[in-house]
Amino acid sequence: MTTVPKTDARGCGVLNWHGAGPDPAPGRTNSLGFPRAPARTRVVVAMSGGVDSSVVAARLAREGYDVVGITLQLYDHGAAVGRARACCAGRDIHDARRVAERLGFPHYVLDYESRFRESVIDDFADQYLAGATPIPCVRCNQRVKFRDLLETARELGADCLATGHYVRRVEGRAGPELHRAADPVRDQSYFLFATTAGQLDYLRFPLGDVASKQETRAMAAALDLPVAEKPDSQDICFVPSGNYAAVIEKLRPGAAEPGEIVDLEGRVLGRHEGVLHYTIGQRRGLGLGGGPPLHVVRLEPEMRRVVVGPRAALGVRRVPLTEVNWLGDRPLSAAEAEEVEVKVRSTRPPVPARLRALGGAAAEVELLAPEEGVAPGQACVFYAPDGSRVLGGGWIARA
RNA sequence: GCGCCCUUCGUCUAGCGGUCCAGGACGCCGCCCUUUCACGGCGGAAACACGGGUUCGAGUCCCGUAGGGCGUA
Repeated sequence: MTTVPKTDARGCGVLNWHGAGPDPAPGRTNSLGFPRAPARTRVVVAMSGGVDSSVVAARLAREGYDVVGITLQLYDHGAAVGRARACCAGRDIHDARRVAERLGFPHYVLDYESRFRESVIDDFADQYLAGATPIPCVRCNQRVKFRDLLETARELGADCLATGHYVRRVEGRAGPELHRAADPVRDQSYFLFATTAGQLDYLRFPLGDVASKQETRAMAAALDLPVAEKPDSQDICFVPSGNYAAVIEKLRPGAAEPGEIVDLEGRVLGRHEGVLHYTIGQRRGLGLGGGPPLHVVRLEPEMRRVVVGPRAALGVRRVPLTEVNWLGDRPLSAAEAEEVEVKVRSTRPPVPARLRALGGAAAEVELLAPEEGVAPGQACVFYAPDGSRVLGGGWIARA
């Protein structure tokens, strides 16, 4: 058992938490919801090497939990760019390890490169080539972190798996519910819509109640974590320079084929270097000047065509969905439409809609007012009309 | 091969002798936003076809030399 030095509590709640004391009073639970002392609760923390998951791990360790930090080796930057192994590929892993060392809990690095490639990267490339716009972050949560890593955590005898996501898990009448984060600007529920009820049962998101990222950083600083000042990550993790098209070209040589840019009437307005460079709603990158701004209205990969039109042509009311994950209390009815709010893109505010099951995992969303930029491959995430609850979501299919 | 009309930033154009070291829109570039791709916001670079005149002064008037639209052989 490692002794942790007392730190000056600078208005930071985490430091006032109870340490590894006795079991909670009968009927009470510890901060992770288990009716026993933190020391007898094992929690695996998925550590990316960033501030958020580092704070989660450190907090839980400070509270006295039996923390096991795990960092996944998901890709090799050098390979992604086509060069020899890059020296900095292990930077995040190194950062996570330092946090674990500082707090004195075990930390493991698991080689998930092949699973990540099969579950996330291949899908990413294939979807772009099919004219869709994938969200690799969701696939990674769905198929790697919350499936493979979660299974590993169980094998390690952990009671739960904790992550640094900004989303809340709330104990409801019918079991755990998924809710938006307390901080609306930081909320990551859009990226977690595919979390199943079974996964949710085992997961914990300690940062869901944090008021802001600033608060998280303050906690990191108070805990003296080496990553306290580390910049937020952005872009796709396995796309180093932000040039995702170049990565796809490497993965699927010759698959990106040039074609025509046409208007809604089929008139040729220009040429492009492959439909994989575009997503519906996109304006920049078309190179078509002279008239009013034009947006990508549709992608026709089989014709290698990018169809463009004025912004007014972007409105969509009916959104077909596949692989729907429903997190409501009662089953999704095929008979009557469910009143929900939906987000069709991660940074857009939720809008009112009706959701109807179509059998299997398919469904259709009818937006009460048209939304722009509805792109196959993106997620349509459901929210309860009043409140913060996440009701699941589905993948947008081709109309 | 005679008569009349055009020639401005990459593109579409504003400009009707000094207020134009040329304005706008779209495009392009950068930044911000953003654990997807985008949207969006902010900022930046970028042009008077060329040569002569007339004027204190020309993108703006006149004359030539290079590219488009109607009449006459």
